[in-house]
Amino acid sequence: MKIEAPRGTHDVLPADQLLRQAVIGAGESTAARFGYSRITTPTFEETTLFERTSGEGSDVVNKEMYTFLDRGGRSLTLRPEGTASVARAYIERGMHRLPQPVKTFYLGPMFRYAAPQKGRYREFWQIGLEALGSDDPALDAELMLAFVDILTSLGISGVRLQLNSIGGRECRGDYLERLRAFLAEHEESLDEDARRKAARSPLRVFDTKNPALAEVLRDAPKIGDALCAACAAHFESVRAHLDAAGVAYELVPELVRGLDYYTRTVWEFIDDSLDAAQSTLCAGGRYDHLVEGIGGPAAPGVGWAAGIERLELSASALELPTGIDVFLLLAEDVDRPRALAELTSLRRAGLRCETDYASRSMKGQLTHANRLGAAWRVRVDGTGATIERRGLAEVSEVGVAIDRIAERVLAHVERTRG
RNA sequence: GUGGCCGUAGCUCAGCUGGUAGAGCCCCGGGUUGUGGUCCCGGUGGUCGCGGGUUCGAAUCCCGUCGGUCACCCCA
Repeated sequence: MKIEAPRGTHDVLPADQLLRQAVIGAGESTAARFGYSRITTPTFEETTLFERTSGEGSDVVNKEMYTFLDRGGRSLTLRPEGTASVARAYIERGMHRLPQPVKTFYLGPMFRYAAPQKGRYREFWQIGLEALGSDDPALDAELMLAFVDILTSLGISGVRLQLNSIGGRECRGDYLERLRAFLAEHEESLDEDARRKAARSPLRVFDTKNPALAEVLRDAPKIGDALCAACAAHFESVRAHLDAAGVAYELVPELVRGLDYYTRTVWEFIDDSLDAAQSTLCAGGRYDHLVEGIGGPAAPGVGWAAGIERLELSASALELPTGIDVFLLLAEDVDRPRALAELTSLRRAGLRCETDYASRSMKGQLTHANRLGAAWRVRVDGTGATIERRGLAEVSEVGVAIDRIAERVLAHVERTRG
């Protein structure tokens, strides 16, 4: 029986790592410049953490979590998202006593048991930025700007920003009653899915692709029209910061979130060049009651998460640096240990060096050197070494003694750098 | 979880209505060449996803299962 990677998982092969490093590097660079420090939390947590924060009516909790009992009988869950862990650590490690806001980012694998598709895996990587301990609307905007910054450095264009405010506790209560009334009134027009949502989490009724239903919902009360003065002012300020930064966005009154902890600002970055079902590159929002919801102090927060694999798909046109510095070709009659000692010297000097480990013919070694994009070739036979530079017809030096190879190569590299 | 399509060498695929597997690319060697590339020749490599069934005989038909992909759902 052939052993295969579990359903929905994938290997990131050596050839894929350059792109992955580019995406991760862009995220780390942006985080550093925007003042977000990395936090690493466990890949699994007590199950109740996610049940409380995501909401017991959410799909993530109901059918997508990898939950198991450990040998001590504890119910643990492989994290389906990163925000809950950050909030938990914020409380447990006393970060609410640090100067606020605390700005962190995380990077690592997440786990959701859902039907796998392209750009959608059961184990997938996310990068996320979170700012806890401040309700400043400038932070909401800053977080969106940070993601724009990542897109820019990865050469990704044509991404749309959708924006909405779903209000806070104060304004949402009244609104939800009106929405429920509307939904009850139009119950015969709702599909099965919408009825289920109406009972549990009415706001999410708007998250539909059913055109008939969308038509009905056009007349439904919108949360954006029901914001209290404070929430409206907050949203106004978020938009002012985005406008001043020159970031375009679409106001989408139907935009809601699948997790219960969100309040006020919510947004998504969408890349239409990806397949429709997986076009969301990044989703975020404010969660002003999440921390106190799991037993912490009253601490508002805001943040986003982006899928690394989807960013890789969007950034696949990115030109990546390739090539090594030196390839050492050896004829059969050379003293291999002595020649390889020279290679080690070059590596210690900081050059990326390779040689043949497959007993290739001289022609085969040349092919391999070319394949690796070697800038310099050092060919060694019984009479000494020849140093050649890629793309040049004439050799750079002939008759180099074996134990002077490193010295001479470094001299040539140094000379051509100027 | 539901439905459609798909699953043959590392990769992309061909193999019509059943008779014990092929091509191109890649990889390795040789020749040619301004010792790379190009071009020519040769070679390595597959129990046809897995299991069962029908049959004298199945990659080819049937069932199941696993996996991929797309849509729904949900989301990153």
